[in-house]
Amino acid sequence: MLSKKTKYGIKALTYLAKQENKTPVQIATISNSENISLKFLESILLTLRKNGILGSKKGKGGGYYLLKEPSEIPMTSIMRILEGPISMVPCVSLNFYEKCSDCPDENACAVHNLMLEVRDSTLQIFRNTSLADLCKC
Amino acid sequence: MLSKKTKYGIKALTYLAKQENKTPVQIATISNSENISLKFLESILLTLRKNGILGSKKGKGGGYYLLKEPSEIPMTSIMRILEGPISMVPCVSLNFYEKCSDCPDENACAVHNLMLEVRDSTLQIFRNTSLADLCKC
DNA sequence: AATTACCCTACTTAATTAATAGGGTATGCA
DNA sequence: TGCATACCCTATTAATTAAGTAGGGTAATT
Repeated sequence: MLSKKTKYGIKALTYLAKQENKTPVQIATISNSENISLKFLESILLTLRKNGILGSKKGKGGGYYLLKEPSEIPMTSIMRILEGPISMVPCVSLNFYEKCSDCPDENACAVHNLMLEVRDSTLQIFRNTSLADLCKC
Repeated sequence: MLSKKTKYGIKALTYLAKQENKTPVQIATISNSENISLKFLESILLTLRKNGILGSKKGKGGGYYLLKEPSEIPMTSIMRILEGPISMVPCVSLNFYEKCSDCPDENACAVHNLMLEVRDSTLQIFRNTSLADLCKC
């Protein structure tokens, strides 16, 4: 299941991507518009800033803004930052690989091979979708 | 993330599907062979029996066995029984649909539409994969 | 009748999620 | 300089779920 953190994060990013100009948007503005708990959203945006997706400006007139063009931000980045691994099992993860403690042979594991297929198809979607595509809804 | 419950369940089903004859297999046998906690596996197999995937026989020489041919058991069934919804958000689920509490308009929701795509591609894999396919590894 | 092996309920521990609370700090403007 | 704005950071908490563990009950077979 997708966490609320990721869901809210995507909604906030979409909100920012829809802004015409690139002036910073306050957390409270996004929070109100998207029905997201302010404090929770604060921590999500902070994570996105620390991971190079957002920039921020303090003081009056401050807020958050996108560092890149929406079309230059793939969903793979956003998902990995907010949700973590894209794969359903660590043993098929590209960025978060871990060996299974049970399971002597990965290549002979039915679960492994099935989940590899699922990861590939999901990854293809996320790679081919940018933040700009999400705004077309 | 895939739960251990589902992972173990798939492994156990694969084990049963690989049996030449259809004589019941004891829980302990599967537990030893696949490195699964016996008591945990017990509850998983019970779930599969209650959902029409497995049959069981009590007493000496008893155990669990598949009720259908492996090729007749699609991964969609197994996943829904063990893991629950295939989709990452309830609002795109076919069998476990729930409306989002935030989100006034589903069709205008970026998360919704993205996750719809992901669900479709995942579903396609699960629909086209049967237990028999898993045994080919 | 005894053994085998499934059946069922309840409990526990750990981890994660989704917040909530409360204050700290940098920035810009008057 | 000083004040308001708005980001920054840490800690705590309640609820839920995952992953087992414990212990006994019951049905079927030999």
